[in-house]
Amino acid sequence: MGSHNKQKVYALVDCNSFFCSCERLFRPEIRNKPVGVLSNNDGCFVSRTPELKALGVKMGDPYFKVRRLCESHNVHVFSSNFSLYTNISDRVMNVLARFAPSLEIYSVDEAFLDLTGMDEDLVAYGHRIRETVLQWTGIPVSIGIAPSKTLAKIANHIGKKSEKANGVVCLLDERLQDVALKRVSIEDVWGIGRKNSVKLRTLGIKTAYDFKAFKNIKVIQRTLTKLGRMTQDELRGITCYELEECRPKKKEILCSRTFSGSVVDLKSLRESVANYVTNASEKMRAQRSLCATIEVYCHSDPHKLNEVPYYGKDKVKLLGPTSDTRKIIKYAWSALDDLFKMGVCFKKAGVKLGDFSDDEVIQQSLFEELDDPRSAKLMKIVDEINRREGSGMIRSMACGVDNDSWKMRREKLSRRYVTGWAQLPKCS
DNA sequence: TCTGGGGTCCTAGGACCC
DNA sequence: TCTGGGGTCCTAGGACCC
Repeated sequence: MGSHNKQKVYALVDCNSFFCSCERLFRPEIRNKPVGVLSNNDGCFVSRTPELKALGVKMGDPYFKVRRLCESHNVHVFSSNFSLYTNISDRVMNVLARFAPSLEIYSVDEAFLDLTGMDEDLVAYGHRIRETVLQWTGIPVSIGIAPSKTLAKIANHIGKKSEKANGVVCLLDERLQDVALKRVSIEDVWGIGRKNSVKLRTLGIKTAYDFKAFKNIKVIQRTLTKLGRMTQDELRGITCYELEECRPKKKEILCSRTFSGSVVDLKSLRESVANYVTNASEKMRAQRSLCATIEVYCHSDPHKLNEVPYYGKDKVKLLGPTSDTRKIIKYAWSALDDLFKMGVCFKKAGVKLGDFSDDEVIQQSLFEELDDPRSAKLMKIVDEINRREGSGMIRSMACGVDNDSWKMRREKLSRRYVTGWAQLPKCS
């Protein structure tokens, strides 16, 4: 064993009840009150404070089912306000970047820090990170430190629950790891979802420790695939997932929405799809990609048991890659026209762009059909204007005007505290 | 009345080739 | 009558994550 094989040390920093914490920033009076944030369309809970969890409201609970409970307990409920959350997230990440030579932004509310080789008391260091983030951004975080990402997740999980830990748990010692793993049930292990935990339980595996100690690799491979084996190794302190500092380009980009009402006419369906295409292709151009396949789907309400369910899906392969919104709308619409059925109450539609190539390396001769070079220029100008003036300033007529039949519901939206001049909080 | 959205990875199985 | 086998590529579907 050479010295180059020294143990990795990762810290997972995770914002507590992130969306709720963002909403609380500008509403200090709800600091110790139950708060929840709803998914798009005000559908179900996607973020809850401990006070709301204590009332028995679960992740993913549909709002309408717990509305009475929320009202009677004065729960502060918000529609999701993603421009606010991404803005706050950027601030948190900027603070975290000061504490490690490299960090991976894993999601809007989580980051892995590489603390390998750091000559410090790591628990004290964790507390310093925590205090700084809280002081500079107002967001409370929890920190788990361990030799693998999966163990760091578990350390973090325990840090959130344990009073004594006060938000920071370090699991570098194997005996400590084992004590911790025995307290974590199998479904709470990162990478083991609902289905897989049921399978593991039939094998007698109830805790993270049971899984770590399970010897029959073939059974794990067969039931959980390669990923299950990697998770098992990670629990044993073997690093399988490295820190990914540069996020790779997306391999596909999708955009879909559930409608607030239901849509029965082709015109509205087409408008919604044109909007999703506009959104997705803007993101695609931002990462400098061109797509060669376009998928479109639309379906009825799966929750309506008295209706015959309808699912329509189609995939279009282009003769040459493109990033031209107009062209993508055209193809998406022609697919959609075939999917549309009279008499169906459509509840959701979406598009997926895929089969990406880089926009710099277009080998002319390879493709049968190439974009007019003026198209890329036009798209670039449109993107620039929309970035400056607000998205949707310039858009295709295909996106429609003043048609709300397919739009989202967002009745409990907080103000644009940080992204609109008109709604900046006032200081008195 | 009312149940989100955006991603990744892996495997099995079919098509095709020699 | 007898009807191979191995490799590769692609896709759909399922599982997971936040």
